[in-house]
Amino acid sequence: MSDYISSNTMKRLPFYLEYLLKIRDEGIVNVSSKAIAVALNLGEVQVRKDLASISKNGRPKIGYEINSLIGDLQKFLGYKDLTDAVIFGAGKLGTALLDYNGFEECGLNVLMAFDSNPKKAGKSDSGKPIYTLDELPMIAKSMNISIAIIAVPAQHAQEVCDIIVENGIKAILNFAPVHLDAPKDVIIKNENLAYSLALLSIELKAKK
Amino acid sequence: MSDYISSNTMKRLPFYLEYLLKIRDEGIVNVSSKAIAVALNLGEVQVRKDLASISKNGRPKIGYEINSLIGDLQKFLGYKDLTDAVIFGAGKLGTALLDYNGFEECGLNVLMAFDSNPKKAGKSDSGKPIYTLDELPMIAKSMNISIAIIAVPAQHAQEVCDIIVENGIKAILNFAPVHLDAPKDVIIKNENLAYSLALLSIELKAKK
DNA sequence: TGTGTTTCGATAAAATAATATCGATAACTA
DNA sequence: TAGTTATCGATATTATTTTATCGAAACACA
Repeated sequence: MSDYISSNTMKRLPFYLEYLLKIRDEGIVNVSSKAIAVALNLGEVQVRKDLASISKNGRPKIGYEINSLIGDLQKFLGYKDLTDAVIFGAGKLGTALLDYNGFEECGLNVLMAFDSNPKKAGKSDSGKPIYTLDELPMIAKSMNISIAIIAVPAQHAQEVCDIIVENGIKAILNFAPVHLDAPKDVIIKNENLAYSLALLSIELKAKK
Repeated sequence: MSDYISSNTMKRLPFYLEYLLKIRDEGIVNVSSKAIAVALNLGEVQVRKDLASISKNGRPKIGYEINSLIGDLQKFLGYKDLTDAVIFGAGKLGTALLDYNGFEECGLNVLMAFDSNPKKAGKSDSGKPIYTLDELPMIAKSMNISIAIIAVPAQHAQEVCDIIVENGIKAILNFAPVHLDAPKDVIIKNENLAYSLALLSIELKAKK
């Protein structure tokens, strides 16, 4: 167990977890770094290094004990103590995220959405509440929202970002295709769907 | 103009473009690497290196000419010749992507969706067609689909992936939270929304 | 025309990440 | 029990990415 974990390593950890869960279902109890490497298309040394940073030793000839590895991964990834998140923008993407059921197993509790349009207020398909934007200050005060997800059109993203920051939320996942300005102590992650696709298209062209 | 461009650089390029478009609207015609660096929170040397890889020289004391820089970025990012993409899965996320209007400006033409459930077939809100999955072979034969977007539940993702590969599509953007197996010549990019959020939550916890 | 300032590109250095090598250890087998 | 093999962790090497340094080019202004 080392102290610092690189962001590249962190990005790979969920894939280890997913793979381990899958093969545990198949009844496997021990797994070698080589097997993981082959399955996920990684170097086996890289796998060992990644795992060493969050879990205890594997055993020569045997490999790693799946259950404890899964436990350590879940613990590190925080898939136990839930973090609260809210969504801004109750359009297609916003409601898709609101009703997406894959967050819980990653330790995330997506609670509600906000939209500036009062007509959108009410409940989502899965029954989660949608509030108007001006209800945010009150709600933010009464509960501890850790993460904001921006799913509004680009032209309103900065505006919404400012409101989020004003209400003391310190982490933002931004789906709008614009660069957001915020104080340095606010963590912003950009998740631009169009850019991801565009990069894929560039890679594809480069390969030909 | 160098030959190889790192993927990290590629990820930054869309942000340069977005920023340049914004300040061009404000009437600016020349910009220095320093100004860009400050605006986007990057190192100015890094900005110069990134730009050098896709555009021609800036001029000392003046900086870069915005218009030609924008042109080079758009050209490199392929935002001119459109690439065709289709979506698999016409649930919330799938239809959100189908009706999302930010792809065109990134050179992507999201044409249609496929769903195994015939009840979903028809038209999306924005009028794009939704077909049943068994219509894919015919359609794939008659047109050149470059990119597939997987937006189906995790348990069906591999199955759909196999079908996509069988139909000759060589690039996949995968939104399902599973690792997909595919031949090596197929490019797969994983875009797992829950993991992105989880990473944000981990960073947040680490900061405290 | 000459001097100062800004900004560039190129090269060098430092930091980070990925990969290869190798001795050690634990299990299996004869 | 001794030898063989699979697998690990640690260390070393290589590759990649970021950051720093510095001379030169272009403009401003005396």
